[in-house]
Amino acid sequence: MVERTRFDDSDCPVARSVDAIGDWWSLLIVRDAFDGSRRFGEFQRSLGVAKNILSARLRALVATGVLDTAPASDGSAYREYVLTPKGRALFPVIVALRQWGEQNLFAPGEPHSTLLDRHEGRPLRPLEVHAADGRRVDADDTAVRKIG
Amino acid sequence: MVERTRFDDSDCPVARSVDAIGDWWSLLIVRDAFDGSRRFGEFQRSLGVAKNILSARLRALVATGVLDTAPASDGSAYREYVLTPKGRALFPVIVALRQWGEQNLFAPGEPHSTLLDRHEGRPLRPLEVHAADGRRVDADDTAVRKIG
DNA sequence: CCGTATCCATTCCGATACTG
DNA sequence: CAGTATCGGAATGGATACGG
Repeated sequence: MVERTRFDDSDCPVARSVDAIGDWWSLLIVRDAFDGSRRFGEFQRSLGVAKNILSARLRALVATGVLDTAPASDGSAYREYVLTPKGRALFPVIVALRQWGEQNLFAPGEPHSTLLDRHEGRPLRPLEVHAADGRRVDADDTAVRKIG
Repeated sequence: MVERTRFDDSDCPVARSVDAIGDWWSLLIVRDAFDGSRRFGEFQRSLGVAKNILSARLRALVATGVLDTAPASDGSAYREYVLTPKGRALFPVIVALRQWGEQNLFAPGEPHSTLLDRHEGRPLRPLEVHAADGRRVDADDTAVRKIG
């Protein structure tokens, strides 16, 4: 029997993350959740994904603890999907992907949606990676310590 | 004819990034590239992926400008795959995924590979999202401005 | 409006054999 | 070592019909 390679027991956190999120649809669901989507129909309209796919992805995200369900706040009989703390911790991942896309995948002047700070109404500062002592580092300044 | 949904013309940078990277294999290839892998065989051993898949993913990453090929530095007849500046700009994405995995997908005390600062030999500081004026923000402090 | 169930074409991926 | 070619099974995802 052939099965898709899983990474859920890898010792690399990147691989586990990839495995836990599941697929790109799931990541876009999380993006929409950060953007305020809560209802099945909101996700569906925003993503244009088939309902069965969306249903399966939402269930998987709930199963892995990224989303949780809650009674609909408008009093209707349905559920809402809200980010858990674990899901909210994905914020830097989404921001990193967004900033990379903005800087590398749009022509100069090409319009795109933007994430703004509510207080100032201005775009966010680009993410920076810092060492424990606060020095800014890039990939060359780092090394993976393997285990085992 | 049915075709997988593409996001390469979305106005959302997250969606475009997702589309440009292509799939999870590609992201793990990039991770390995940051970790120093350059040769076909290195990627293959590290990932355990079928060679035809690896070949196709490497070609796609070169096509999108994340990787570039160079003559092998050891003088052999083969190529090396090296990150372009565009590819190196994915560093915060990898770090974000790594940190999320470390904090949410491992049992306490469970061993995992770690990214260390070369200078200090200590783990990196967790990524933080900042507004333009330097204030730290989280998802609730931000809003997406849609275009059009 | 919110999902689930089913169907089916396409795609994907792993194994393997093969070339330089 | 570094890939390419091919194949067959599995899983995906889109459309749609249906039920709560």
